[in-house]
Amino acid sequence: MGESMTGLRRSHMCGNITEKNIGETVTVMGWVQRKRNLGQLVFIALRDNTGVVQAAFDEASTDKELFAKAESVKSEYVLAIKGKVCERTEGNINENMKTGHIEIIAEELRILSESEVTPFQIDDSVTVSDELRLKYRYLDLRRPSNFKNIKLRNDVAQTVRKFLENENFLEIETPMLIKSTPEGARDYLVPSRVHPGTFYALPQSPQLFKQILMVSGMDKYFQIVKCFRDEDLRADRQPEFTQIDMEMSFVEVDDVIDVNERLIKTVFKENLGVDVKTPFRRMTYKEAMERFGSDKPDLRFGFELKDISDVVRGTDFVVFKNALEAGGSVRAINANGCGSFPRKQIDSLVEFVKTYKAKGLAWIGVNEDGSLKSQIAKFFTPEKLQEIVDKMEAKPGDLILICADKDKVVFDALGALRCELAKRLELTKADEFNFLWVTEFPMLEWDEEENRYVAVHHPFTSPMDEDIPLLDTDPGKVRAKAYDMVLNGVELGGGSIRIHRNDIQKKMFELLGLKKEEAEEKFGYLLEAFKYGVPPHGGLAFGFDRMIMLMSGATTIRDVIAFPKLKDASCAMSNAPDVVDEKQLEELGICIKVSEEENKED
RNA sequence: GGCUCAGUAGCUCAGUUGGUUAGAGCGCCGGCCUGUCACGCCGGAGGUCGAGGGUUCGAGCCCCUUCUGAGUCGCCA
Repeated sequence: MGESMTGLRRSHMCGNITEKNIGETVTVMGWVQRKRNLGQLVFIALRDNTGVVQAAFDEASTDKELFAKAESVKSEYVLAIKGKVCERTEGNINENMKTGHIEIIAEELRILSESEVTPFQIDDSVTVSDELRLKYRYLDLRRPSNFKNIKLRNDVAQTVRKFLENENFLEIETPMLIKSTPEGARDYLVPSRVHPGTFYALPQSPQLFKQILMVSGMDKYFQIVKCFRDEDLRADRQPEFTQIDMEMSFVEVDDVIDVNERLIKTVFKENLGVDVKTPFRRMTYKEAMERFGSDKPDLRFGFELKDISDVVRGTDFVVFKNALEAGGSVRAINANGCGSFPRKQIDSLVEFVKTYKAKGLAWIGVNEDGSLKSQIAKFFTPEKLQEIVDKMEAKPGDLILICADKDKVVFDALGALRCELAKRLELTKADEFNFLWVTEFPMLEWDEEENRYVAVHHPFTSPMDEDIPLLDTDPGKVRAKAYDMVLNGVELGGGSIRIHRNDIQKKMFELLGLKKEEAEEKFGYLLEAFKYGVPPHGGLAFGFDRMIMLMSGATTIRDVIAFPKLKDASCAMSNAPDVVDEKQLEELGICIKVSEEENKED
């Protein structure tokens, strides 16, 4: 049941009524945040996406019918209220409310729509489980904090469009139904009815199309675009997510970096009022790994890694010895001020690094009197122990944490450990923004399982000019013209200058173990396009959801996506994915293979 | 696929060493109240302690299995 709003027209948004409107007759429409019934006096707090305003109904001065209707109102009813804006008398002012100095003395009330009792209260002060929030996402989104995030997302998108338009970028849509490319992430597949037995894929990114747009002479392209990857979810990974994708012709690394630094500066200034200093700090991949154990280091805190292999080489401690003999390294971080960690706390750090395949963690604590405590003391002479302490520049009250293994394990473990320490010590602030470019990524990585090189970025990433000769002699050492923008330990975006030379592209495919026919089969249309005059070009893609997450202080991208998926990639609200009709499958020529387990149940 | 954490009223949670009838706040329902604003006061309803099995005289609590959610490793060119 609900009344019509015929004859009434919304004149103001709830949150925008101020002292300036005193004396005016206004009409507001929205949801009942709360009703307070004092007997002969009823207050209704009405909410829309601008805020809340209070309407007052006084039994003494309103007609009986109107007052009774006001009394009947419940939470989340949708109302239209018409009345006169009045100044609140002293003592009745609510300083916590934007509209707290005024109220509407109601003259007319219509119940446009009633509401059942909601599964949870629509209030930022109430915490609700993710599952319930997402099942009733439309209620969740009524909460001001969620609206704020969605609004910020809109505002940033508009800033980006305006900025790139000014820089002569064209917003161009690329297809959602494309050819599957079985490199990289798993594709979401879409069956074709017209061509039974064949499939489109949803794009993991518009990569090949945007490069072809450069061949088309579009010069500068951008798109705020959905991308799809059928991989497991994380707090910052959804199966469908949004990129700010761009590509530019006739540019080098510095050109791409420049325009994106200015873009970010504008976005942060206009939407958060934050001044981001440019140019951003730059760091090579090698430096990032050696100093921070990560290609996306969080620079808001220290705890840098140091290589102590040379210090401990030749000592008898078998763990260190084995790691070094296997070609690995011994590295450590100085956890400043953690020397007083109780044993239990240290043990939990040891457990923590095991997640990253480290076999353990050695530690040396420096007591306040300068003496040392360590579970590995017996394996070293006091002089050697002191040498480690000196190398780590550890002072009384510090704790040295040492990891010995293959480089990859050491970097992974210590890189994660320094972040864990910062988390435990609460060293990071969400509103501190520390930007960084990580450059000179390796071009290729040896894949043990497949026994071949795989592209770190993608196979169209250009090598650095001075490393081109290494393609023939030592491909693993070749650095790429690839760059990632990192913010507070999160990979915010990444891109590269692409290969536009035929001979280098050919060599690249060879190194990846792709035969000519395979390359043709997978990327033929791109290679074909490249035959007809391809400009040198490069680009970048931002994770738009991550950007808004960091800007809003959210800890998961779910909080900045209107309708996100649960961890198992399903939609709690609509129950997608779901089975489809036999008829639909028949039309597509698709037959579902029932697993043995399900067979048994039948 | 692995590991960790969680699951008790509509919501968020507490629940001691295994021991009487499982509690709180909010919400909901009823009543009172003319200045509330997270209104207040009085009263009330509401529970398969995620599910199944086991140990025990006795299980919300211990054990096993399983389901659900989250975080993470693998994965994510």
